[in-house]
Amino acid sequence: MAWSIAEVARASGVTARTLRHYHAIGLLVPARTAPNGRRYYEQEQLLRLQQILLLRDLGLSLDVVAEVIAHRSSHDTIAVLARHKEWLLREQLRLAQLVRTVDSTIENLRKGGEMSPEKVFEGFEHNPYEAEARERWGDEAVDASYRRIQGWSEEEAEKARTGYTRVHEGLAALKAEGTAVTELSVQELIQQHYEVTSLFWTPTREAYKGLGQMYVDDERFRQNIGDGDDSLVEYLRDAMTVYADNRLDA
Amino acid sequence: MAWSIAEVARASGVTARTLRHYHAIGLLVPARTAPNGRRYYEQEQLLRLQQILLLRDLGLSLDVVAEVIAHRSSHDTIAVLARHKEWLLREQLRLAQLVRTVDSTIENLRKGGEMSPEKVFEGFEHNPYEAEARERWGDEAVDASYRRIQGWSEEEAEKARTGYTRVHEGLAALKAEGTAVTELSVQELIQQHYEVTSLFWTPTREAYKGLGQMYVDDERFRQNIGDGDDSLVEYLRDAMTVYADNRLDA
DNA sequence: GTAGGGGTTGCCGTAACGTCAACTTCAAAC
DNA sequence: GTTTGAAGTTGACGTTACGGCAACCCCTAC
Repeated sequence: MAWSIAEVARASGVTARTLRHYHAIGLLVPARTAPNGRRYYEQEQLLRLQQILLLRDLGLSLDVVAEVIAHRSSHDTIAVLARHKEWLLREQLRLAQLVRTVDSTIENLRKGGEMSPEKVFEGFEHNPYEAEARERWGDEAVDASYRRIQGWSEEEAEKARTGYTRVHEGLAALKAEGTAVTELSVQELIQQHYEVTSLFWTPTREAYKGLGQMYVDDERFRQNIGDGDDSLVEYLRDAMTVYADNRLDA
Repeated sequence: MAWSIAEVARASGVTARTLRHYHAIGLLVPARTAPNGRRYYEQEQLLRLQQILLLRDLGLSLDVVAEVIAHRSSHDTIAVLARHKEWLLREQLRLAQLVRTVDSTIENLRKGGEMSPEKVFEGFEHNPYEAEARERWGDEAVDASYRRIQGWSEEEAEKARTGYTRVHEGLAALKAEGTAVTELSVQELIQQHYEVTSLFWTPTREAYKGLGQMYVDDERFRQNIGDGDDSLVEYLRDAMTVYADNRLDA
């Protein structure tokens, strides 16, 4: 049984335009195209569309969606999703910081009461052009590396999948034994942490230390890492700081 | 004293291309353009650029940045920022939901262990095409209305600025007196809440109830509303639910 | 014969620039 | 006087995931 484009559109909730777009970029090719150019879809394409929409709704880009579906192993899928989750958490954090900044900006304006037009931004005039120092290590680097997910080897995919978990578990054990963060055993685990992180982006020394602090500051990361134990994340941060100072380039 | 485009770029941290872009869209016009086409900026433009970058870094679109700078009153600026903050909170919430969904998807895949390619997405096959029911009331509506910020009257801007705060304070007082959420006094306040919300988007009945629940579920909203008192937000939700059921169209 | 309800293929527009390409201008160095 | 290099200019295309035209085709019911 073959479905027309409008039927598929109605059933799936996307527009016909979207289906044509997916055809154009090769993401979803119809089962057959009639001589008059009309597209007809079969069961198989419906299933594929379903997968596409699922992944798309998780926030993945169509590029990545195509990759994932092409590979088709749940292995790779998990790695990609884990990666994607990292990105979502970071993005959330960025927004949280923005909220705080907006908040303090509003406060500043309020305190100034009815400011004269010229002075609206007075609160910021005393630190002009500090833009150069704006901390940018986060988003772009991540964002750029986000697209290179394709080149992963099987080993790397495995690392991306289970890497953080193994590090966290290892750290928890060492911490329970009272091992200092400067100990080699801890630092070796952090080395692994750094390698996993490097799958996604390449942190500089300051960036890596910032990442550790971020884990501590943001409760979304904290929940994810501590698994109940709130102090593990601080242990992790301290160990990361030591690692960064000793092993990473400034 | 006049600065060349490269000097301004270096001082401000943006690229020359960005400055040309801002010129092209009329956001930042150079003090003068030499006969050979070169752009020269003066103190005034530097100050304006500073304002632009400040607002841009808060996450505002250039459209909105232009609007804000044009109006120049701290009144309007606060209204815009308050609006923007709402948007940021919503976006954050959306990402948080995505994280949860990604998480459970990963769980599903893990439980399935090494699935055969055909069955990777099996977990979702029993609810095919539920896409039609996808809850979308949030983002697009907000997103669309986001751009109509320009048409605000002075009165509306005032409402956007102080509306929520007044409602929350009023509610806190009524709640302290033990007033039931069905009481007219409470419902009148909720009416105001609804009107303020309508400045940003127009919620349907279900959307409005969803918004109330969201306030409760998400601690970022909760902190913002309760101001310490965690139960106020539940009071608000209940009152919103009553309001929605009685006054809003399904 | 025609109106209507599908379908098709272009092509432009979106936000905020990055990234060439092809060219001009200016001042210092030879 | 000329070369060279740095810095400037104006296009124009690319990015994401489509939406929204326009112009045209195909089939069926009246």
